[in-house]
Amino acid sequence: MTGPIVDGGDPGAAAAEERGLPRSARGRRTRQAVITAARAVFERDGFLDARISDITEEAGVASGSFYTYFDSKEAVFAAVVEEVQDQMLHPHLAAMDRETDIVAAIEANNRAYLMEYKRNAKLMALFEQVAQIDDDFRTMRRNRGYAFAERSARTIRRLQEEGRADPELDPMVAALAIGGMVGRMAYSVYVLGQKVPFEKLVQTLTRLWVNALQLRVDP
Amino acid sequence: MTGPIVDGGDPGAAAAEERGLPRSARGRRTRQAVITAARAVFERDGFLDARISDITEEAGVASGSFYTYFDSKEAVFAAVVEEVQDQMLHPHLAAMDRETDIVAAIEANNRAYLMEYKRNAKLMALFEQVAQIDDDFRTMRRNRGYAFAERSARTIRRLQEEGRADPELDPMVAALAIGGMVGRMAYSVYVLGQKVPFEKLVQTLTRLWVNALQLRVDP
Amino acid sequence: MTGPIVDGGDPGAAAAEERGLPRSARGRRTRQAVITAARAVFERDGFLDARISDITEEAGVASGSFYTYFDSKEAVFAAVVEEVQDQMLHPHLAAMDRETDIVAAIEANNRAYLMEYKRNAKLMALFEQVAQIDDDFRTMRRNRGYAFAERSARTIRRLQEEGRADPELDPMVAALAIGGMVGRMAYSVYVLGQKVPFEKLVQTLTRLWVNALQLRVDP
Amino acid sequence: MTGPIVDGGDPGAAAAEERGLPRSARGRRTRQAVITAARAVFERDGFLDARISDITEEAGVASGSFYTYFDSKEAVFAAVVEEVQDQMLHPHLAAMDRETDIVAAIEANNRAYLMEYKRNAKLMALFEQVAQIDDDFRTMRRNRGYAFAERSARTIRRLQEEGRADPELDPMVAALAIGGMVGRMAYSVYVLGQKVPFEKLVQTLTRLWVNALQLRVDP
DNA sequence: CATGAATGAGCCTTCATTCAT
DNA sequence: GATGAATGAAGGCTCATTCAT
Repeated sequence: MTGPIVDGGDPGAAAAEERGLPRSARGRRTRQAVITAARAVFERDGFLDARISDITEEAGVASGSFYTYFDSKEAVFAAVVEEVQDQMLHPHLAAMDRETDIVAAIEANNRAYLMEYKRNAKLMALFEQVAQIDDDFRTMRRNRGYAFAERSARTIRRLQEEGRADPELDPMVAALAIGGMVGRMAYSVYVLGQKVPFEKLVQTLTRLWVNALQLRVDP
Repeated sequence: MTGPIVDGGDPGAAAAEERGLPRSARGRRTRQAVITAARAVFERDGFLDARISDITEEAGVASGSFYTYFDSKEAVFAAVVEEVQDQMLHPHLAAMDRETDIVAAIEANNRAYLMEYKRNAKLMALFEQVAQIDDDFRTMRRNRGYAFAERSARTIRRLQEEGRADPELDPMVAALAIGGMVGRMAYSVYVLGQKVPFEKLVQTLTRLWVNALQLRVDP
Repeated sequence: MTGPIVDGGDPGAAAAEERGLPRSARGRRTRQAVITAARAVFERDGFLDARISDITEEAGVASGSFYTYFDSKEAVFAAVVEEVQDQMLHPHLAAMDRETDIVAAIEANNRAYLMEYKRNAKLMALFEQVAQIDDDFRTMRRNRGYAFAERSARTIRRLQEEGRADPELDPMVAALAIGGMVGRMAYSVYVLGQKVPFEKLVQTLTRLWVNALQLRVDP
Repeated sequence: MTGPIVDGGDPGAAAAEERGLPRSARGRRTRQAVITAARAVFERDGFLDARISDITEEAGVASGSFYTYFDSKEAVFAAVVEEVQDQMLHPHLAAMDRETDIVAAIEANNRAYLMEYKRNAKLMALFEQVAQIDDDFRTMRRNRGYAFAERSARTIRRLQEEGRADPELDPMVAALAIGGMVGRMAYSVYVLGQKVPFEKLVQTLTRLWVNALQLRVDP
């Protein structure tokens, strides 16, 4: 194990990890092929069981070419992550104005999140694995999770001030807990294979969420 | 990676995995030393980074002696798990009679769970890691989780029938979700290091839990 | 390139470089076989062209066994050096009392040195090569050379005081220079293959030496 | 390792080793840039640790361009050597007529030699290293050394005939030995770092030299 | 049973050299 | 000619597993 997978707090600067971006178009193509292959191999075999040679074989390049662009398996993984940033999902409570139908908003939120999660289940499983293996990725992920939780917490606080949410709750802890609940259910169902129909999942999580915060639709 | 870590659904039969229990007292002592050392090394270095030789060194036995008792790293891990079965915690809703103060029961439940989790944080981190690495352990753990969830689900169903819990909720999905919420918060706080004071954690989770199920203390 | 070949100033402590001395007799035998093989391979192929696998093959052991005893090629080399310490020759002027026939003593000295050098020519060539490749060995060797030169310098100083040697000469510089002259001639003849008959070599060097210091047999 | 570095006895024909001299001005410039860079890198990192890519990087050209002009690292080294032929120093006794003040001539000789050696210490260290690594360069160097020694030997013989030098000495062996003495001292001081002030070095070596040959200023 | 050395498969990594653009 | 990416042979090193003592 070598360098950090990602720069903890600054997801955009992951490039520092790599051996230099290609100058030629051909180089860009090869680098991309390696990243794409890496993702496929990681999703197929897991991070641990993926060998560099599997990746280069999948990419159709010589084994040495890997090192033209990356220092280590961690480094390609970072590049893969950079590509799928947006798919590093975190359930959260969007900001909302007074007119929004909160319940509908939460349901829409959950539906979108779960749909994406399901669609990217392999990737999600990969993230879960790497978070248990690589400290840097774990940290990056945790930081992102906190950022999302903070946004949710702000919304909760506002709802409390408006008398529309249980005032006894600590907003940040509640946000983390509820986000965690949704996230883990997605994992249980779409990674571990717990059988729950999609709609029932959406409905139940939404209801639990609304209940948990004691949300009132209108002030 | 070789044999399965545990026999999925039957936690008691894990011994089948090992090379036969020692008959002599000396043998029993050596085997025990290896297991104890394995736990220490796993907690210290993680499952992945632990080498067989680290374990035997920690145990103060020759490296070859390992194979007198175990086939693989997975096999010792199974033995470690067998020893700490009771510490494979799962948050759940205990069965309760009509007279029980539900809120107090849930709070006591959470408090006990979180305390144990905190006390065994290293072990919990280990379990989390191995679950991402070894399919058999993952399955075993999932099965245990389901078993606990089923118990909770039964309680929820009864509370619904008694009009003391939100009748709209699917009991099993709700049980899984709420259990997941508590479990993941414990992980966030005691493994990832998210700073939340113990009491606030207990109170918030309990309240979220009570709210989520819309529990009413008395029918 | 990894660790230092030898501990610069303390030639006896080279063992620190190795991975642990064998506890069993068998281990000692294997370690010895590796060292012996290493010497043979080094003398045959040179340090640079010697592969670890050549050494283990020559020793008749598995490639991995090398690492049971040594960390690197440098480390075995250090072990080889330790074994042949005494053969790290340095020409020098032995201490001598007033009665000694100085010229005869120098001749005997040179004869012995050149004989040993010739006998160990392959080893000498190896030392010469490694000194150009490895800083630590180079330093160790230089230090030994200085130590020998200092002894010679002391003798020269005494001879000067007794009026038996050119008083104009700086004893240490002269010692280094004359030692270097003899050492390099040995190298030229027995490593580079410059053709000079043994006796002529002994006689000429002795005479040059005696002349250079303007030695007088009797005070 | 591939082709010979130099053509043993014929230092002028080294060009044969290269891929053909460039005709265009651009080509000539590139080739020169590579040679200059190679020298810098060799002096900085040593021959062994210098990678082709280090050289091209230093030269500011593409790695592939190297092979337009040279076949191998040995080949550029040969080109570097060709450029600094004159700096392949060898201490020697210049031819001299009867009127020359021999001692003054030797001193001037030594001074010039040591000055140049000091100025080119990095290059000298490089030569010393490569001589231990590459047979062809070693041979070339030895041949040059012999040629210089032969010249010195001729002078010694004449001095012997004139009764101005020790008639007992074999001229060639003496020439080699004394040349070696001076050469090695220069190495000790300016490469290995043995601390000797420049003037003391010149004086001591000159005196040793004069003594060794038993030179008499006037017949 | 215990010991600890021996084994060798397996994967990583470097870098000289080639070659398409 | 110049470029710089692609290639793959070559060797290093680790460590799970075996086995003679």
